[in-house]
Amino acid sequence: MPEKPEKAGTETTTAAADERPRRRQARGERRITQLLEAAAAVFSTTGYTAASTNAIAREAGVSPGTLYQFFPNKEAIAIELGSRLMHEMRQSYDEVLTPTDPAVTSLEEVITGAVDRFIEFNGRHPAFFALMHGPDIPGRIAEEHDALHTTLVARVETLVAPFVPDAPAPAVTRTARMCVGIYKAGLELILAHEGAEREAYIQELKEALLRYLRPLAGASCADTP
Amino acid sequence: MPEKPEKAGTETTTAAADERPRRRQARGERRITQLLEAAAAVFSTTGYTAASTNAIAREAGVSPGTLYQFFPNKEAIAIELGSRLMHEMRQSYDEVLTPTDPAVTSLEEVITGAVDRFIEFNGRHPAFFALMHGPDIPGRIAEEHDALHTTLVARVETLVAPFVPDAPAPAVTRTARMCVGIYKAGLELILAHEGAEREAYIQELKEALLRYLRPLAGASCADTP
DNA sequence: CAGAAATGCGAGCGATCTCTCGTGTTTGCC
DNA sequence: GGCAAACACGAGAGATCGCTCGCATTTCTG
Repeated sequence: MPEKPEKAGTETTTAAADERPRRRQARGERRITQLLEAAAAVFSTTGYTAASTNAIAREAGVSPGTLYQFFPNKEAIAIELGSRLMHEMRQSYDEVLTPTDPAVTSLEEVITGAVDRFIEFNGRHPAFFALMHGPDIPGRIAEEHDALHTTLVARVETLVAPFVPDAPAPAVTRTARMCVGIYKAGLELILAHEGAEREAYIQELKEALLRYLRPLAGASCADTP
Repeated sequence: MPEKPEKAGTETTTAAADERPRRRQARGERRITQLLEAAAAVFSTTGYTAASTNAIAREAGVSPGTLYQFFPNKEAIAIELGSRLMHEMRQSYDEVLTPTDPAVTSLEEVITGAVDRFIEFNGRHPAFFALMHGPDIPGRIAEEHDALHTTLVARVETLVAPFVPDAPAPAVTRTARMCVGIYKAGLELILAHEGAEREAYIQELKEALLRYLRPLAGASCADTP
């Protein structure tokens, strides 16, 4: 949430330089989520840079001035949206993406579960893909965006690590980054197709990840049942 | 090249609707390549949408008006640049990326050669990556851009096909698309690092492609020397 | 209920960008 | 040399966009 009240307390004269404590009313909170939903819709269809703040306000059914009552600038909208998506993804994760014991859960199961979850998440929040995949995103956001990406990689690292117990940390990071990259590439293909073809690409992505990771697990050849 | 003379011939009154045959002088041709080089520099640093035509003209050391003497609009610059890069890539290809006989050239060699070539090409022409990877590219270019991408996929198909003789065509296409996707993902990682780390990512990309493709070749397990 | 603060509006400012136009200069051709 | 076309310039028209400001309305608080 952008600038919470903070319960300013003994802030007599202060001149806090930047933020006056703004007491949001219930109506304001509603407007914020409403604006973020509109922003998500616009971002996912036009991308970040091409999305105009006026268009976001129009999509939300409010005036441009109202938008700027809640967000200091266009960047802040994307950052806050990314933050909320990240938060939601984390809890959409934790059910499936917690580190597992290789003896209990096979690599194949882990990949299938993770990929299915990610795809479903991206289906529900197309804006996430737009923000992650955005090379059109100007400087300042990149930091927040990197935090997003870094968190993602870290998650994949913890997922992959149990399967490669005898690998140095940098190698695990490289592997995790590569996995995320392969996933993004696969997702792009998946989103570009529909129906049976889409299912085929989903399967193809899982296969690609499986073949990429399996040799690391030390398991040699005997794997097919 | 944008609108060649065409040697208009018996074009009396015509009203050709769009293009008057423009006789380029040697100076004009030089300006065009000069402008395209400037555009490549600007595109690769700022991306397409963020690149202003004035900035391209300034980079080329000419006035904005001069730029529009040779290109009808900003899109045309990107399209022509993409076309020339594609052309150059094709001939940078053909030495290494012609279909090979699996009995003579191993999959590993093919992958190593192709990846090395692609990386070197992207190093010489950073704008290519910017144009290919551009989700910020507005509608009309997408078509030309798709042609670029499609050609690339077709090339990879012919490369992969000899190694999977017993696969239906759609499956080969999916595999080729996935390869291109994996390559783009790997390239992004490679470009984000330097020195030894970069080399490690190059190796990682080759490994990823190799592991992805090897199982298709029917070769089971005995491959390590 | 009264005052303050939060919310809401929308015209429009200033900056930027694409592209045009009138004019002047250079080049090719007879 | 002389003419027409190609080339070059740069101010600025026209449009868009991010964002502001003055003012009206709603909500909260004492």
